Amino acid sequence: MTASGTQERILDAAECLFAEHGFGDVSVRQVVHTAGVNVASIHYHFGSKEALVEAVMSRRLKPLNDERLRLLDEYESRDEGEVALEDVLYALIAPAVKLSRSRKGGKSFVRLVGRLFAEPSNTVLERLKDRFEVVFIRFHRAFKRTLPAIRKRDYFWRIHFILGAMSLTLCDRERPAAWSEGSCDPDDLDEVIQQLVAFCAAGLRSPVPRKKRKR
Amino acid sequence: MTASGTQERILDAAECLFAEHGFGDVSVRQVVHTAGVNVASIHYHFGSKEALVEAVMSRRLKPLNDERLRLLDEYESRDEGEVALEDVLYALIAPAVKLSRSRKGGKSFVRLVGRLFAEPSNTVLERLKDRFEVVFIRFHRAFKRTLPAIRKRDYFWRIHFILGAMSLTLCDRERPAAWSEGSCDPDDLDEVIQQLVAFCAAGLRSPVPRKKRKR
DNA sequence: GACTAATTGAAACATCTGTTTAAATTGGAA
DNA sequence: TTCCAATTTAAACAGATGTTTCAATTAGTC
Repeated sequence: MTASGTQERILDAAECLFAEHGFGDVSVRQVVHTAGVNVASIHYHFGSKEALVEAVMSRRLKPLNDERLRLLDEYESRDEGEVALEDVLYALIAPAVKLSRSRKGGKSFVRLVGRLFAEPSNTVLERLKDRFEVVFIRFHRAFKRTLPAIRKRDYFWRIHFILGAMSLTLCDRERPAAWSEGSCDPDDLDEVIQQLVAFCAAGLRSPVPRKKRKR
Repeated sequence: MTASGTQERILDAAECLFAEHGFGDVSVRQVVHTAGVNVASIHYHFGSKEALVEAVMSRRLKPLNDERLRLLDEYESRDEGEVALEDVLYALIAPAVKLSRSRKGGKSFVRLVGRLFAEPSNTVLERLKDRFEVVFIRFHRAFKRTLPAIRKRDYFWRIHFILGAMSLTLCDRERPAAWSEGSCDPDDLDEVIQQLVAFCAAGLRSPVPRKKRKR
């Protein structure tokens, strides 16, 4: 039996459309049309539109997070636990940014991940939470080791800011190039990664903000 | 003639619902229902759903950006042009964060702004672009003055990361508190502002990333 | 080739979508 | 009170939505 290309063609089309227009603004009919399959296929293969959304995310999420953990493992075994902050950030950031240049819908998927984080009340994110949790716990340990003196509250605020910077960068390729009149090149992925890593490392290392100043 | 509360009740309901579920996932019928008005009211008062979305944003965007510019003016006149980087960031960030605790839907609106920036292909953002542009140009000048040596490309990448950190922080109040098991208090706005300003200042000041390392 | 299960197809399901109509109601000005 | 415009109402519009049905087709196994 060909577990025929139908499923993948639906996933590819959905991934692309969702990334471009958001989850709620894409109908199953648009998906089946650009996939070139029948309307019923979605419910036959996935059960519902919501399940399709989840399937779209799941397909690439595992490889992405596996690569992150693989890099982290590599650095930790190489440096015997004394991994540089920049390397931890690199392991977190680079796989996502690099996925965005992969041939197949990687570009779309990566924008979807950004979208996922920016849409708080998203049921999809809830369902994928477990998949992220494992990764973040591993990275938390790695970060804590490179920043032993940091206060818990400072650490988590800054991780949140890092996720925000990552999300928008994955979501929106074009804005930096547009604002800078071409000085920023969204296709130079090594540059994007370098910039993100340097920015986040500086933010994580910054001294504790002094007591609230009244304004 | 009562330019009756109807318009404002629609705006309030729409603001709240859009913030919670996104633009595309909220129907005009949900809006009129929670606003307690008739279906036709939206088209009578605003013309279309899209015009309503724009009206929701416009209502609070001008006061927000006015306050940003007012703060920047205040600091520039006080310090005779030698404004500290932290103060420029404060003028950009604090009004948005503070709006998020105002009684009326400010909280919702501020999440909407975050959403706006995270949804790239958004026609609404296109229409509101002018309103943002004036503000950003003013802030660009102020930033450049505090960072005279920065490369154009570094500057715009970092501004992009700052917008990302801001967006997610405005969008999602709860995540830092949840991840940190309560160490981060999303209601302590002075703390949020301090954290964001310190993080972004460190990121902006960080040394130029060294030449690409091959991995 | 015949049987069976997996897959696809066209059509219809009820419900929801944004929008419009036209009649009813309101409230201030004359 | 009369009048007129501004506003609100209920009903309907055409089309899109996610989903289901069931017959037609496909493909692998005996």
